[in-house]
Amino acid sequence: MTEKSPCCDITIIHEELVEQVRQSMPPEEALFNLAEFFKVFGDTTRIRILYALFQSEMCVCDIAHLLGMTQSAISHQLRVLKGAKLVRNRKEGRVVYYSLDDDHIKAIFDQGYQHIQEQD
Amino acid sequence: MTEKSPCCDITIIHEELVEQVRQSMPPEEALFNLAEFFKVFGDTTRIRILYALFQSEMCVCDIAHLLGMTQSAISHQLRVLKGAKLVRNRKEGRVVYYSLDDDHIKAIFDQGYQHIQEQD
DNA sequence: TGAATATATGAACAAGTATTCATATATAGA
DNA sequence: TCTATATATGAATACTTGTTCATATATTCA
Repeated sequence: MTEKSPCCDITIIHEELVEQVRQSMPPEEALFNLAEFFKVFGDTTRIRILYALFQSEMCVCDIAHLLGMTQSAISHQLRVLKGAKLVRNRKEGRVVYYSLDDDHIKAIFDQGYQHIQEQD
Repeated sequence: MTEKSPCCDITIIHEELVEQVRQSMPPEEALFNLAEFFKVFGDTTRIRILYALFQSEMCVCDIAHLLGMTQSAISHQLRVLKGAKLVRNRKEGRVVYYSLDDDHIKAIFDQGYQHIQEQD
């Protein structure tokens, strides 16, 4: 298993292993999409918006006030969240209400939270 | 519940609701840490590394070859993953073997995957 | 129709980040 | 000790991205 040979610039250390792992890798596109998906969670503003929406649907103004940010900033981020199919909206006159559109969000958050708390 | 009043520049639409949600929000630091945690998953290279390590521990060279990237690029990313406590390493001579250091990773990935596949 | 306002959006800017390149460190073997 | 090599790392660069600012759109109400 561990056939050592010149490495890094030309050859491989564990050639069989690499080939074996290569074949078990999901398609590039799937991994790319997965990274794009998690990228959406990788921003404090968006995390805060999602946590707010755990409690209740809210309009853009409400969220902006809650987070102490401009309406524009929130609107831009809601666009990202909607693009990722994490929130949906509902229009009532001039007011647009946003709410969660995914059952996995809470589960994903909880997993992340657990990881963080397991560290000293 | 829906007391409408001038909005956005000065006042709030649903003042009670906002106050209520505000009190249920986790502390800022926790949300920040959570975003930082997910940020680590938000990169294709790191996702690919983690998927590779699902199969087996691997040395830096192996990973670089597997992904068709330079040793330096992989090393930099492994540093990020280690900083997030997602991988650990073990040294054997000159060779450093990396492996997963977290049980939640697979669960988190699966949740993300499910979300993505539920979209047409 | 005209004024007020809730939201959306394009462009610009600043801040963050992934990769590359050059090089340093550390270990094995001669 | 000297060479080879596996990995780490700092600096520079190119690219991405979050926010702001100005403005457009859409809807309500007079």
